[in-house]
Amino acid sequence: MSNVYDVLLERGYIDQATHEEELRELLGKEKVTFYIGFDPTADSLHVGHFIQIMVMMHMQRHGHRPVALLGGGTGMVGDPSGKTEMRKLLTKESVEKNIESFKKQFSRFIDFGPDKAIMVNNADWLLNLNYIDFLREVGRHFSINRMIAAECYKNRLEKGLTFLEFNYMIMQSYDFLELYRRYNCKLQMGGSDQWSNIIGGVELIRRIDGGSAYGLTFKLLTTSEGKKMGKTESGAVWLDPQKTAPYDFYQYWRNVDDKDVENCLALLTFLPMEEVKRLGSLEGSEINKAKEVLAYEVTKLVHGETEAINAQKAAQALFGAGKEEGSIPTTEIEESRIEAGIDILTLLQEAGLIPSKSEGRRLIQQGGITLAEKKVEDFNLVVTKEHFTDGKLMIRKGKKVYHLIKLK
RNA sequence: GGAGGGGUACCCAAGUUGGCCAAAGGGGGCAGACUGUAAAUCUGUUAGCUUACGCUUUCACAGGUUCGAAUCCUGUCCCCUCCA
Repeated sequence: MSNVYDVLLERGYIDQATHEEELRELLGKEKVTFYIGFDPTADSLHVGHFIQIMVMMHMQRHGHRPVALLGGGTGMVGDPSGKTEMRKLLTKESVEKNIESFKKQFSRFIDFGPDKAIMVNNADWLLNLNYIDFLREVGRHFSINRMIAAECYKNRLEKGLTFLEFNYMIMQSYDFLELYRRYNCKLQMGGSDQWSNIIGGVELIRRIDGGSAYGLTFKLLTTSEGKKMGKTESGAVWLDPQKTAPYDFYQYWRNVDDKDVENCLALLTFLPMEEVKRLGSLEGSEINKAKEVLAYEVTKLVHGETEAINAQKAAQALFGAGKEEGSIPTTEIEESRIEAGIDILTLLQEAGLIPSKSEGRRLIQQGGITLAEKKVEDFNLVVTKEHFTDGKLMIRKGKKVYHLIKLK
């Protein structure tokens, strides 16, 4: 079997590694236990996490053992790395709630069978630490001078950094030590913004236990212009289908910039690299095919094949010539309400297409709303049963936001 | 604890001799044109309610002065810098 290090390198995941040669050798000769930490900052994972999960999957497929570390303890503090401002402190309840959601989502991607992978929560060891003991055992190995020189704090040193957050790095380093001791976990991976935190752990293990540990970071998922991907106007692109519908998820990837297609295919799908390169080199409108493949494959990984097919059918029907409907975002309306007539603005609002009626008026005035392929001219329009065909009405907002209204 | 600076719409940021401020400008978003469900570009738009005249809430928070306050006064909270 090929060395997973080479695979990760070829697909473009790797940003920095602590000991490239040694690490590559290690991964080639033994089953390595490694970990990636996830702080429960929200009630669902998002695509930024997904790239980390992809790496875990690659590693597991190559016989290594992932540890998914949930940050029930570190989440109580909040990582300042690369942030410009302090995050809002999460309540204990929301941390716990978020942890539960993360757990469920992980199980979709990683096989947590016996000896296959481990899921742990650092609250188990962080929450009950004794302050003085901790300072004496762990704190003495950290140099403030070095810490404040770290790139990830640069912003915060200008804008202000609290002692609370400053401890984050030490906690994360301690996590690594703990996992090293418990599970012989020798490798920590994470996004490139985690570099300082990771080295902290590698050095701590060397200093306290004299052990050798490794660190590896991945490139963050960014566009060719360096902007973070996975963000939309309405927030992050979530893995939870309740928060980001599979159709919308599909559309997000269907609409990536031409220049980002190849990179996304390499990072977010398991397609062989020859295929990734072939698709990435398509020119002009041909590249739309590559985008379809990308959208389909990523949706399949995250939501399963059925949802991926439905989303693809829906997209093809709406944008192409197809007839199938698939899974377009839908709102159901009581038939009696339509019989009485319902004004277009209210309807749009209930479908979640507009945040306010003012916005709706604006949209209609600018010609942005289409009902069953007929442009709406007047925002006083009352929608009645006549607008429906077979109990359905297709609303289009702008060029590519479709929403179906169904009678019930 | 002392001295100074600051908190303005999604973000950055003007505005502080009181009315012309729902608040410049930029970014971002949304929509229109172009197109390939791309990018770039151009145009419009971007607090809420209203067909509209207009009305309501908004410039950290709570009060006050005034015919009228983002702008003046008082108190409170928060942030930054320097000093201790």
